[in-house]
Amino acid sequence: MLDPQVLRRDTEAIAAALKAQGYELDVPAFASLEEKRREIQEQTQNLQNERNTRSKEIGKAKGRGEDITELVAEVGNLGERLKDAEAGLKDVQDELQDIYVGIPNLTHESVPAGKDEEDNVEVRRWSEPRDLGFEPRDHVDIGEQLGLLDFEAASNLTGSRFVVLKGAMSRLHRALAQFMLDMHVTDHGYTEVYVPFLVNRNSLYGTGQLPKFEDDQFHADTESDYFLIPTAEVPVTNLVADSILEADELPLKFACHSPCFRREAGSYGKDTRGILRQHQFEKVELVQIVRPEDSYDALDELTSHAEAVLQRLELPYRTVVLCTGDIGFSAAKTFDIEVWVPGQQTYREISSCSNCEDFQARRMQARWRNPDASRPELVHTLNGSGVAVGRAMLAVIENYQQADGSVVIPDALRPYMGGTERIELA
RNA sequence: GGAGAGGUGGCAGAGUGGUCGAAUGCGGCGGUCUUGAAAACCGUUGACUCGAAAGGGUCCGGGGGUUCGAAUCCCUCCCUCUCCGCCA
Repeated sequence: MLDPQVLRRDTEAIAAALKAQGYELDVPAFASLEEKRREIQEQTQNLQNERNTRSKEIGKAKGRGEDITELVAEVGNLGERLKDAEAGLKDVQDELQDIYVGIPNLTHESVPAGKDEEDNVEVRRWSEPRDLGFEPRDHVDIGEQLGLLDFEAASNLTGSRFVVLKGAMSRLHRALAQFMLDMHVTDHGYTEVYVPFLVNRNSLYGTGQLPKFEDDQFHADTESDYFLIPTAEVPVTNLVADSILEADELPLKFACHSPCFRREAGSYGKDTRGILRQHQFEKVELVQIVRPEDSYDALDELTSHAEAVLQRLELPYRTVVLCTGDIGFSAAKTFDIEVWVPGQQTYREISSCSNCEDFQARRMQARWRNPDASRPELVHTLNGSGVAVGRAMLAVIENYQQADGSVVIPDALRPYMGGTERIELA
């Protein structure tokens, strides 16, 4: 959520900035609603003031043993009028709230303007795609030939966009997750956390998925009103919801391995082949809670932590900064890391690292005690995949494929694979 | 699943209809004392919000109700703890 005070004060300027990002704010409607709110709020508070004053008088009179019937009669229907005023105020506030929670974050000045992913800007590239010396196949062909990747079994069990992994492939998947998690904890200073994979509405509201993106979520159809997490960002970032952190507690750095569940509504027919876009996938997520002045350094650091995973796996990648038209709802700036996918002869997203500044913090009321400020201030929150496990497996399979259909295990993963050096046809 | 207890400020914990945004302690901050520190003592110390300001208003788990007036009474939901049962 944007700062309501700033939005009220600089409505025109912010509306213009939002428009450049593709969001239309109805300025006259917003302004008149705010004006209405102010009026009703003033009236309501005056009534409240009167009630408080008169009730105190009655209390005092009663304490002195005086007759209070006349004083009580004077109050008349104040209570009713106050109730009406409060109800009216609540209506306007709800209406305003609906507007506020639907407005996306403002992007950082360094974010390039653009319409869609075509306008994202590459900022760096690491390593070169290998020359395999033969026509690369994609992971579906390789995995199915090895008998270790089974989409048909998954569609029988559930439906489309799921997969069953077997044997060494299943272990490779697990090895990747363990490898990444260990790396972030041991080398990068993150604290490992294990969290619920079902969350309530409030948590999804805090990170910005609700109310606007409810259709993208899997809702557990029970009386408890829970949702399957679309990313560990939701439970992990919400660890600091409704809290006031001491200055010396920051930065907080959390790493979390979790499954993620996405409806993929609106992506019909997109990436239907293979494991690129599944309803269920795993991810090692990185979350940082930092002081506002540190958040852009933290974004660079967090992004480098995700990149380090690909470097250790020796997978070629490039890093792009998302343009204003492609960036997510809650982010002020996002770097996507795209790994080389030989089967498609292109780079595909494997990690997305964002600085949300105070957008999520305001929604979830996550604050810290700035010693230089008189009051608690909002923290900045960051998150990034470090990295998506299934896509990393896809990249390993395709980049390390051999002419004979086997797959060589990257050195970094061998300790996690019981020393296995190669996955081959049994 | 059954029975009971309880949710109050950063923490602990009083407060059962009125001068209570809330005693007291701890913690924090400032000071006195000290070479310095500790101890002791004194003072101070919740969050949010409207407003240019003066000054208002809101908040005692969430929501609703009773009342001139609710932390306190009623309803409802959520959560925590204890005991029993069941269970990976």
